[in-house]
Amino acid sequence: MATRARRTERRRQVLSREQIIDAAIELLDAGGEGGLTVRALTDRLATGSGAIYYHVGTRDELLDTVTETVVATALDTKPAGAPATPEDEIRVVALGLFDAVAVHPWVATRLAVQLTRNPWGPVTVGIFEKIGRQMRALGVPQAIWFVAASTLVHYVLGAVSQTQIGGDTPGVESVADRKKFLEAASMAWRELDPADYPFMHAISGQMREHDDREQFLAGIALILDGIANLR
Amino acid sequence: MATRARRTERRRQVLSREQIIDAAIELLDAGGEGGLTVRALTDRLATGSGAIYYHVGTRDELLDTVTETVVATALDTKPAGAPATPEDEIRVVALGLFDAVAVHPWVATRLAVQLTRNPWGPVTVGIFEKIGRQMRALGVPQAIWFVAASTLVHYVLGAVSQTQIGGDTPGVESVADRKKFLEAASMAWRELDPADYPFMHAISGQMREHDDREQFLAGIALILDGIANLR
DNA sequence: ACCTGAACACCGTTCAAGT
DNA sequence: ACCTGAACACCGTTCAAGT
Repeated sequence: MATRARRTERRRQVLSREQIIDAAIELLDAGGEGGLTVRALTDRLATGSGAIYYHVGTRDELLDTVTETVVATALDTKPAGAPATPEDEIRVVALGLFDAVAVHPWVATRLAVQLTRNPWGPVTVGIFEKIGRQMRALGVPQAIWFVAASTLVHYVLGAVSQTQIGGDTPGVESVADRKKFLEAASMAWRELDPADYPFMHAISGQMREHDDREQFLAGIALILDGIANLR
Repeated sequence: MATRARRTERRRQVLSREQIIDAAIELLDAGGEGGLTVRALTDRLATGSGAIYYHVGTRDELLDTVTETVVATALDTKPAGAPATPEDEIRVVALGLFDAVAVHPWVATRLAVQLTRNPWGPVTVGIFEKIGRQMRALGVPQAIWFVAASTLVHYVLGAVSQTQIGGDTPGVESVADRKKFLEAASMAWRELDPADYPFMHAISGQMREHDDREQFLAGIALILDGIANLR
């Protein structure tokens, strides 16, 4: 095996935007949002900080770019199947996001940040478009397209964020931790004063055995039902 | 006017947890999440950094505490009126959050962060409880309480975040800026390729003249309709 | 118990300089 | 055009020391 020991020579355009994005995603997957530092990036890519700024701008811009990349990939992934119903199309988009957040938990937080900081940026628009497009096929009157699509999008984003514990939740790293976490939450609700928290008390049982994915789909079904009823 | 020039003498328990929280809220209102630094806090309160940590812990913990405070206040504010229908109660909660975020825009981001980082913490539970409690009165079958309440909560949180532009959006500070921002977004959608973005293109018109609060309430009405239909 | 503030480790970002 | 890396300003947090 030839020696790999090169002196720190100048590299000429071996660093690309895509390389930086890939490295950033790896760092985020490994260490959450705190895991992405300019220094960690330059170490991993064996380059200087200036090179990062030259290619992808600010750390914050990189974070946006990287979120866009993950979301766009999730939205573009089509299941190789027969032409689906509009309901199915919506489910595909929703589950695509669900799965993307499952492998890249930091996306949940960033999605939320984007929603508030850049409410009509590419990420939000991409999701809105994919889901909203089905309104016509569903026979929803155009006057309520916006509201119907908003409901779906917000539910999906919210549910995806809340479901994917473990990404940024400190102390929750494994699936076992996750289960423990949910059981602890369920227990905590049961111990709440039923006079003050009748609802949380009542649903504490459902939390223990429920399947996330199933629950998620049930929520979508409920909204689709509601929309169907208004058309 | 007597001289205020005291030497930097020790103060004895003049600093309280509440004072720090109040000061933090002021800093956040003035400068967004970036405006809250430990140093800015110690300057404003004329104290040392250790005192902050002694009373409220970490900056991140303070951020959580402060969000809890604002949300709890919003949830506790009752309109002095007659006993309301369950639908009205839900609207009161939703609008309470809407208004709280309007005056404290940074709450939108923090609400989202809490949803992903501490999905069943006091803030989320508080909101869930207030809204979920109405499910029984609405006659919703208990089997779908969780899903029905989730839909409402996620819609409210998402809509509130996306509606309140100006809080953390750089370059958007005044109401006029906000209007310009929305018009620019609307224009941008119109310029999108209708082949790629038929939906955004179709609803771009609705964005210009719509009233946020009205739209927000329309969304809630839609979900309540959907829920009513399932009971 | 409550507070001080210097010290520490670690950030993101810039920019003159190199090729 | 692309990259380097020292330098800068500014963070959050700790902790020995004071009262």
